[in-house]
Amino acid sequence: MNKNTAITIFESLSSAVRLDVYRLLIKMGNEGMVAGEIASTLNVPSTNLSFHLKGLTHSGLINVEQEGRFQRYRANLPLMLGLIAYLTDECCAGKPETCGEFSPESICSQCADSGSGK
Amino acid sequence: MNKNTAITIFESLSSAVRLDVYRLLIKMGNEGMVAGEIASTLNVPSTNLSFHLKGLTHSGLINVEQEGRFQRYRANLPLMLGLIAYLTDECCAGKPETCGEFSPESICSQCADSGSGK
DNA sequence: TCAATAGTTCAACATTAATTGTAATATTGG
DNA sequence: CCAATATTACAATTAATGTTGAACTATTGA
Repeated sequence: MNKNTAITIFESLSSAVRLDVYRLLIKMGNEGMVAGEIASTLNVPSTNLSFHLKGLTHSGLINVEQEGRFQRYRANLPLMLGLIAYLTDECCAGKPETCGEFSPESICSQCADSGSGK
Repeated sequence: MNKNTAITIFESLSSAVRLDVYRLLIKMGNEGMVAGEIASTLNVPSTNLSFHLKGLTHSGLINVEQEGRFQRYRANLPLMLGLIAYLTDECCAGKPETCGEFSPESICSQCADSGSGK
């Protein structure tokens, strides 16, 4: 995970249509969904959906697999885990003692290691 | 957490400056940083930084506290946890058996409950 | 009160993204 | 091969965001 990847992921999820698509695909799990089903479920014109699917695919948040004349899309959950790690990687870096009340549920590995400081 | 809040958070983090600011503030923990320090650390003109700090504050990702003539900013980590929960809330909803290879590290509570399906 | 410092607001301009309809591509079944 | 279906690519319009410098507000210390 690098900065540009992270920015692309955040851009991907900063539109209502794309966020709906991503959450829908997470809900569908490994089964995924083909483009036409997504369009009719979310009531988005297919030409517009295609634009947004492209963005999500480009960021890696969703994957696509061809199935005859259909394109089946699935969420890529591991990428989200990588993003979270990227954000919290350096939490309280070098000063775990300042982390005490800061990190609420051991999202910060430094704090967890140092026993919630202060 | 609702959809609009989530979109605002993603928009907040979809610019290089704002992502840098947020990660810097996570690194600084409860100590936080005043606006001028942030500007000089990241080499961003103060007028531009102010624009981005406003966006981050509006989304709730960072908080601000006045300290004399300074404004001290801190990251709001709990909000990030809420966002993650919002995304993965409905993972594999209704069909945990489809979740098997999908959720890699029990990010999906449904899968965890059903013993990773398949 | 005055000068210095810290930040923000404003207005102009530049850049980038979203939406729509139309046309193009690709696969399937007859 | 042809017609139908699924989806994507293109181009034009509209809208939203990012950046900058200059002006403004508020606080501090002499």
